[in-house]
Amino acid sequence: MSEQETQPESYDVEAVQEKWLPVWDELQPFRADDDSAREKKYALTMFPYPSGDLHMGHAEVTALHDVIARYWWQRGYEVLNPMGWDSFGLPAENAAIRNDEHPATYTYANIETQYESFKRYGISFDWSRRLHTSDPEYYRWTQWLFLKFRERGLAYRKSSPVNWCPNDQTVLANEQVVDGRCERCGAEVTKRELTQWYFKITEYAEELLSELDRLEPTWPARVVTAQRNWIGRSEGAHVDFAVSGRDEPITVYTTRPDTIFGTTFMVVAVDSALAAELVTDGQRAAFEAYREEIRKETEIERLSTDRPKTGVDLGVTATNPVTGAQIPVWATDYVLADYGTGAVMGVPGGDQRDWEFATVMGLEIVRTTQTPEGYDGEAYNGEGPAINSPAPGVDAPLDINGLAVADAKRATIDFLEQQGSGQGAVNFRLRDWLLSRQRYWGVPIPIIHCEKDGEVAVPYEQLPLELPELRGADLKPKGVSPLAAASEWVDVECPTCGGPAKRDSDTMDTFVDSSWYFLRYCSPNYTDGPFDVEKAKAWMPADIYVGGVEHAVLHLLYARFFTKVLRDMGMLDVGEPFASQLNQGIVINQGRKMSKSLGNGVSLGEQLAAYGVDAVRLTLVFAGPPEDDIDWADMSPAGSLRFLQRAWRLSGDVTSEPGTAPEGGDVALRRATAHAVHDAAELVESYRFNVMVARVMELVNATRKAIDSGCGPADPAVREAAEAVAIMLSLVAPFTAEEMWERLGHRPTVARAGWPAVDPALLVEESVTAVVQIQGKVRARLEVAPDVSEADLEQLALVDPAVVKAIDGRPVRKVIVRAPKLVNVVV
RNA sequence: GCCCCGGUAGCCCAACGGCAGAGGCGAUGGUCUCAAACACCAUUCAGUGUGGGUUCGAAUCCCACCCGGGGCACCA
Repeated sequence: MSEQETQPESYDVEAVQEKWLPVWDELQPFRADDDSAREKKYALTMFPYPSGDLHMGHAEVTALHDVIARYWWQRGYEVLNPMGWDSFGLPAENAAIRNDEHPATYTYANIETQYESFKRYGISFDWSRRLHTSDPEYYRWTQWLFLKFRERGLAYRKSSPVNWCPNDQTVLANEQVVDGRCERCGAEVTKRELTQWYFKITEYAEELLSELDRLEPTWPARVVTAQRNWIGRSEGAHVDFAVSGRDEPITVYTTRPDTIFGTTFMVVAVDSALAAELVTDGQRAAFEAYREEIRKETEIERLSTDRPKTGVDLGVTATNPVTGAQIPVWATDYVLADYGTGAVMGVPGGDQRDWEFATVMGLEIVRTTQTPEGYDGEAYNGEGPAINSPAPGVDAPLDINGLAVADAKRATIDFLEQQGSGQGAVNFRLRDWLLSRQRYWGVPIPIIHCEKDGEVAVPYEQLPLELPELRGADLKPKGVSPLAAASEWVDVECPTCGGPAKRDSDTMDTFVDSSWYFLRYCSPNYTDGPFDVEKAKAWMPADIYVGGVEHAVLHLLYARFFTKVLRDMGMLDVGEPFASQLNQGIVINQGRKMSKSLGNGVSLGEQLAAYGVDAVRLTLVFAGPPEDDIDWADMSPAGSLRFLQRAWRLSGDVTSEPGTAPEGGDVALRRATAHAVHDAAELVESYRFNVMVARVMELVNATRKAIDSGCGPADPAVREAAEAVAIMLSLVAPFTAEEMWERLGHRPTVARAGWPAVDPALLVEESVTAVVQIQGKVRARLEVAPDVSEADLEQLALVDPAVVKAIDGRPVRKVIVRAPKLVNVVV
């Protein structure tokens, strides 16, 4: 005990955490009131998947997110800050197979663990709105939405070559194939021809793209760019090439109709139905052999751009619509079956791929754009006048020679349209969203297949269509959904004719679940629809969405699509779900991503036990700009804790009474407080939280100095400063802030104390230091009034002895005055 | 190959085109201590990746290059 007295005061981190959690539970300071008269703000953060306990990544994103949410509360807004779980998905299913149990066991146990951890971590979530996408009360409405989308023609089934993950034994959406590998497990993806459910996201391609312009100022540039690339709009033309012995022409899509005179062959995707149909009997054997060869290749081999071009002559010829020339038609794997029309006009002079193909196959090469002087490349696709269009001496119905690329394009399209052999067209890289999955732990697709009536929707009143009870070995991947084997569940009567029918046995991609959860939060217990339309209109769009950039084209694109459809259904009055967005970096260690194999993982639990919640949160927020990665090895949570103790100590030193008016207190400290509060607000609003923390540190230092060697602890300015510190700190370190607030004589909770008022007069300095430069070098400093005129400041500068000496009698050529801070004299 | 973002002190990071330093970490010295830890006080260190340009003035704007990170990449 005697030791204790000689030591500086400090608080017991553990005890303070235990002390305040039940108080906050009692006060419920972050319950969002739908009917509040305050202005509303919606703070959204990406909900987690329940795999194990929370880790450093969760700690970072929620700490950053909470700064904004708590700031809004302090500023007097009614804040909706909900949290839930994206609780369908493969890890639970794989765990269930391993442990011979039900996926729900793993899922809900982990949710409970994470819930408890979030609570201890002190994030200002409104837990009354908690949801789980695997609850029947939730997925009932996912099924409802699917059926509504289907009624609008936006959900449909088709047979098509699809991405197949041989490891997870399920199909994947395009967005889930990364570099030819399964986004989830890394296995090489193969192709399969399957009949699957799709959402018609392409119907919204144009709007999904154009609205990005409006989002650009408030969304991270990399997300906007990624979505633009993914949607991939291009302008060009469809051109028809007549084929001998076939009624229908081959239609190609090209972005360079102006190069049509250089079309010396045609290429069709080898895996397209068109190629199989066009091939002549004489070439059929060669074609089928080639096709077999290509089918054996993996996506990774196929996507490699530097391998030689291959193909096979289909034996037919087509007619170039502008030259009338007969050109050969080939099949190849470098043309994609599912982009454009699956057929391309081969222009080796203008397209490097066609150049390579023509070179390998010995096909004619004609340049149709004048190459720049000294050009020694192969195909040329830059600017320049059209040539050989037509070639000298050739008589053609169209002549575009000499036209620049843009004009030549337009002239060609005009001609083709007049002639009825083509038209201008827009194409998108975006494909429809494949949503079926051949796995168990997801939302059952509410469709019944009847031999007589075909696809029949499960009647709305029968929703939710719940999953049958399957566990352990029943869930093993077999290439078809585990649901297909649950005959009691699958075999049903057709709702239309009453005859024998089968349920669709696939489940939905879990990205469907997460495409609308932010709407459910607005009325999580609503039973008459997926969400209460009026409440969604009141809260939406989310004012901020904080989360990882890995969802740049997955979740964020799907959620935008759902929002637009729901708007068109009259259920929302916004077409974009997220007004602004913040992507946090990741937490790494020793320059590398944390991983088991590297053994450099940092346990959140251990860090919290060692330094406490506030110090860990502060460290994450203070580390740097939120978008930057944090190398935990470079961080000092111990230093954060020291700072928090220092701040807390201020609250014990204040001797004035609570409620003491700050007016009349030490002016220097009052100015420091005003500046800190003013700057902190601006910094939070521009997501520069690390700088905001630095401002608070500055104020703590200034207050310490004032107490020890300045105006002393009784000065009202000291109380004002300490209270401002507590309130600002409440955004980052809620436990410490609460403890300070109590020691300052206030009742909980500091989280709702309100942002400190700033007297604008205190932000105006009495005098400022003006710098006088000669030739850009500082030669003198002057104390001047902040509103000094330019002329006065120039006069003051030019008579200053140091300036006079520096000028040394040389003629002054020019004087630049930036009142009140700077004068630069040029001699 | 193309497109973004970044490069400031030993380290993490600040700096409306205007004195290169707000804050933190570390290090060193001091106060306190028998000594140490803690705490407090003080000090230390770069001319902003490289080379040009614009400007009275450039870390900041422009060009080229180097390094690091990310995205896209047979989409016709």
